Amino acid sequence: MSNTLPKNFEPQQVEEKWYKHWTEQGYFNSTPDDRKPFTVVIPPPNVTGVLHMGHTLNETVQDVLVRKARMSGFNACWVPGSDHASIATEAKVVQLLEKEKGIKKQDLSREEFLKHAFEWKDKYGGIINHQIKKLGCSVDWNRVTFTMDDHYYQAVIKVFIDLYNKGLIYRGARMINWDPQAKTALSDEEVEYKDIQGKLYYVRYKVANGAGDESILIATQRPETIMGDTAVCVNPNDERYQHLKGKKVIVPLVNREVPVIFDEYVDPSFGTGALKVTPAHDINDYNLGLKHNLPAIDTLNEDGTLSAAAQVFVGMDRFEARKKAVEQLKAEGLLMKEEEYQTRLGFSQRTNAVVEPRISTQWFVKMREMADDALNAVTSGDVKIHPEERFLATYKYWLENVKDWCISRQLWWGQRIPAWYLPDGTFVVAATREEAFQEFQNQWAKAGNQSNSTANDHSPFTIDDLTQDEDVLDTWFSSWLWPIEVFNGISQPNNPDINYYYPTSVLVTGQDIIFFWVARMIMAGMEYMKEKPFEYVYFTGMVRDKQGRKMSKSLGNSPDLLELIDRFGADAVRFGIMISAPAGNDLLFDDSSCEQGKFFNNKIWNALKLLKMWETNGIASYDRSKEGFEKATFAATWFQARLNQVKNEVEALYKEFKLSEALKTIYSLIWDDFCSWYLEWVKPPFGQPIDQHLYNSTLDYFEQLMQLLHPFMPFVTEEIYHHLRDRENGNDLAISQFGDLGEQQAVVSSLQDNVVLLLGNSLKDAITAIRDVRNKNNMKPKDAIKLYIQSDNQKGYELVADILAKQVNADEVNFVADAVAGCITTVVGKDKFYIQSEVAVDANVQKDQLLKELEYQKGFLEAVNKKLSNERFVQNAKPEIVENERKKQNDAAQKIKAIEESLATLG
RNA sequence: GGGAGCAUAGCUCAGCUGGUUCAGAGCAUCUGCCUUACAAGCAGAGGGUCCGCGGUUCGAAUCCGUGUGCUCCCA
Repeated sequence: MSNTLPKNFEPQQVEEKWYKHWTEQGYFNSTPDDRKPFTVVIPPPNVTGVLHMGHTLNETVQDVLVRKARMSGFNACWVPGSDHASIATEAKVVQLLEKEKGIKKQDLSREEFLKHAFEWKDKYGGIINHQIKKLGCSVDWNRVTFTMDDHYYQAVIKVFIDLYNKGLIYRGARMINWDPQAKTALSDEEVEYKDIQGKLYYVRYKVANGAGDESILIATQRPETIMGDTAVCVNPNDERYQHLKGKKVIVPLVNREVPVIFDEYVDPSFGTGALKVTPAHDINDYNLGLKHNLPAIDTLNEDGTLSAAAQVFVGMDRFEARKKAVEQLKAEGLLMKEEEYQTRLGFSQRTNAVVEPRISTQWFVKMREMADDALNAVTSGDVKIHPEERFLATYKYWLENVKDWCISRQLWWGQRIPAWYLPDGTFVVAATREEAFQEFQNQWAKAGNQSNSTANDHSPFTIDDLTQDEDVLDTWFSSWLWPIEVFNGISQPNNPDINYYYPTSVLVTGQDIIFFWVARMIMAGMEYMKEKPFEYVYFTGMVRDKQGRKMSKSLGNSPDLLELIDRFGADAVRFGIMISAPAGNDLLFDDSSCEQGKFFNNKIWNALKLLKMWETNGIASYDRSKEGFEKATFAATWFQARLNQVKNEVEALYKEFKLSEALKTIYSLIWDDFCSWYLEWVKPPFGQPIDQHLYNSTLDYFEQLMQLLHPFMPFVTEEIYHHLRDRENGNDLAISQFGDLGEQQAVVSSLQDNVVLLLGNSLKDAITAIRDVRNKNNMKPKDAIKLYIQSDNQKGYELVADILAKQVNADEVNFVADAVAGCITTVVGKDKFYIQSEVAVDANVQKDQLLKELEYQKGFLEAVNKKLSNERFVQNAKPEIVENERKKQNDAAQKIKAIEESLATLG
C-alpha cells in the first residue's frame, strides 16, 4: 500500500488489472452447489454486431443484479453468448463478400457460403465479448454459447421434429410477408408499419358486353397489380352497383374478363365502393378469393420484379411498373383521377424493403395452445413482469390474438429445416438423411407395398433420391430455447446444470422484443421444461439521445461504447447510463451523465486520499470518560445510523428493481452524508493525529460504502477497497458478502439510531442556517464568530457543540436562556442561535429573513387552525391525523414565538 | 380505427394506500470562496396555478370524469 496516490482516479490501468484478477480467480464462474442459484442469461446480441447504448444499459442492469446477488449469498451465474441472427448476418456476409472479394452469393454453393459466414463470425464475433469485458460484466466465460453451436443446432432440430410430430408444425401455402430484397419470408413480427404518403388511383374497368361505354370506377393504391386481378367486388347493399349482378368486367392492361362479385367486406364509403380483387397480392383479397373461389395470379417474382404471369412490364421492378401502368392507363383514357392518400406500408425490419404480401409454401408453428400456456404463466403471477402495468396488457393482447408463426426463411445461415423430400414432393421430417430414408421406407411398407423378398430395401427410391429442404429456420426459433439450451436442457434433458439453474431468476431485456422473444421463451419453457424460463422479466426502456430521438446508426447519434469508456472509464459509463434510467421508462442519454460519473469516481478517490493523509499524520488513542467518548464519536455514531438506514432503503429499492433510485441514494450517501458531512465532522485540525476510534470507524464505513456501490461501479470500489486496508489473497470486494463487513460496529453507543438521526438533522440544519447567515452578512470563512444557543435540547446540542463550532467557525459556543443582545439571530425549528461577530452586520438583512419566515409560519398556522376548527375534519379524519395537526399547531406557535422574540431584540 | 402510457422547477425525473416532515432530487442558473482530499471542488441561494375544466371528499399533485398535447404498441 502506497501513500503516493495519483491526484485523480485513473480508470484505464485499474480496470484492466481488476477484470483480469477477477476472471483469473474464477469469481464469475459458477457450478452447481448447495447455495441458491441466481441465474441470468444474457439476451444474446447479434454475433456480428457491436454493443450500442441499449445493450450497455441492459448489460449494466444485469451486472448490477448479478453482482448484488453474488454478494448476497447466491451462486450467481450469468451466461454470455450471441445469436446467429440469420437475416441480418446473412445480409451482411453477402454484402461484404461482394464488396471485399467480388464474390456473389449465387456463385457459391451452400457449403462454400457457410464457410465464409463462419469465417466472418470468427473474425467479428469477438468484438461483443471484448466490449462486455470492458464494461466489467461478471459473466461466466466458461459458458459462452452461440445459437449455432453444435449442441444448440441439434436442440433446435430436435424441437422442430418434436413439434412436427405433435402436429404443432405444419407446411402449407399461405399468404405471408415477403421481403423482396432478402428474398425470404418473414414472420408478422418482422414487419414494421410506417405511415406513408401514397396515391389513390381511380381506374375505369369496362363492363364486358356492356352498353356502349359502360364501366365501373375502381380506386386502388397499387395499379401495378391490376394484371393479377381476378374479380371486382362491391357491397351487395350498394344501390349503385345492383345492375352489375352476374356481369363481367374487363381488367385493363391485360384485357381479361373477370366476374363482379358481391361481398359485405367492401366498405361502400371508401373510394368508389368498388374493389379490385387481387388474391395473390393482398391479404384481404386473398381471403375474399378463398371465399369466392377465385384464382390467384401471382404477377411478381421473388425479387419484386413482375413475372411472366403479369403479361406486361415483365421483369420490371414493381415500383417502376407502377409508374408505367399509370402512364399506360392514362394513355388509354382509363385513369380518371389521382388523389393523395395517407396509408400504412409494411417494411422489413432487417432490410427496410417494402414487404410484399405473397402466397407461398412455408413452415408454420401453431401458436394457440402454446400461447395459452404462456399467457397463464404470466396472468397467474408465476412470471412477474416489471414494470407490470405497462406491459402486461400488451403481452396479453398479443397472445390472445396470436397467429401462426411462419418459421421458414429462404436463407442459408441458420438451422436447416430437417425435412426430406422425394422427387414427387412427398416429405418426411427427420434429423438425418438416414432416419428420413428409414421413415420413408416405413411409410412405404405401411401403405401395403410389402416387399417380396428378404432384402430390406425394395422401395422404388434410394437414399440418394432424398433432398433436404433448402430453407433455414427463423432466428427466433432458436432464440426461444435460449434459457434452456445454454444449459443443454434440450440436448441433454435433466443434466445437473439445467436442473440447478433453471428456471432462471430474471430476464433483462428491451420492451421491443416482448413478442419476438420473451413470449416465445415462455412458450418454449412451458412446453419443454413444464416450467417458466424466468421468475422476473425486467423491461428496460429505450435509449434515446438528448433530443429524445431513438439512437440509430443512420442518425449517427449513438455513441461508441469503447470510446466512451476510454473517455470516462467503465465505472463512469455504468454510472451515467444507470443514473438516467428510471425503471421501464425510455431514457435520454447524454455524455454529461458519464461525466458526472467520472466526477463521482474522483470524489471517492479524494476521500481515500484524505484518509491516507490522516494515516500519515498519525492516529491517537485518547482516554475518555463515557460522556467524552460519546461526544468525540458522535459523528461516527450518526453515520453508522445513517448507513443502516440507507442500506435498508437500498435493499427495498432493489426488490422493486428501482436501480436508478438505488444508485442515486448511494451516490447521495457517499457524496453528501459521508464526504460533505461526516468526513468534515471527523477531520482533525491540519497536521493533528486522528482519534483511533474515529479512524477505524471511518475505514469500516468507507469499506461498507464501497461494498454498497460495488454492483454499480465495480472497478473503482475494488481498487479503493484494496487501498483502505491490506488484504489477504482472495479477499476481494467482488465476492465479499453483505453483512460481513462492519458487522461489529466500531463505535458502540447507548443512543438509539432514531435519536441520533434526529440530532444529526438538527445539527445539519443549524450548520446550514448559520452558514447562510454568514454568507448573507458577507462574513469571510476566516472570520470567527461566537455562538449562543437557546434551546430546550441543550443536552443534545452539547453532544455536537464541538462539531457545530468547527463547521461554522465559532471559537466559542455557549448556552443561554434568554436572547443575547447585539447578535444576529437565526431560528432553526424551536431553537434560536445568536451569532456574535466582529464584522459589521446589516440588521435589515436578517430582519427581512425573519419576517419572511414569520409570514410563512403564520400562514401555516392559520391553515392548521382552520383545519382544526372545522368540525367535520375533526370528526372524520383519522385520530392520528388530527393529533398530528395539533402537534403542528403547537410547533408552529412556538416557532412564531421564537421568531417574534428574535425580532424584538433587533428593535 | 383499437389498446396502453405519459403531462410536476429551464431540462430529466421522484412523489407508495388522498392529510404542510409533500411540493422534492439531480443537472442547469445565481452569489461567495483557489479553506493543504477534491475548482472535476466547497459553502449558500433563487426557481413550480403539480397541463385545462368539472366532480368525489372535511381535505386532491395523488381518486373519478372530461378536454388538450405527446409517446408507444396493434390493425
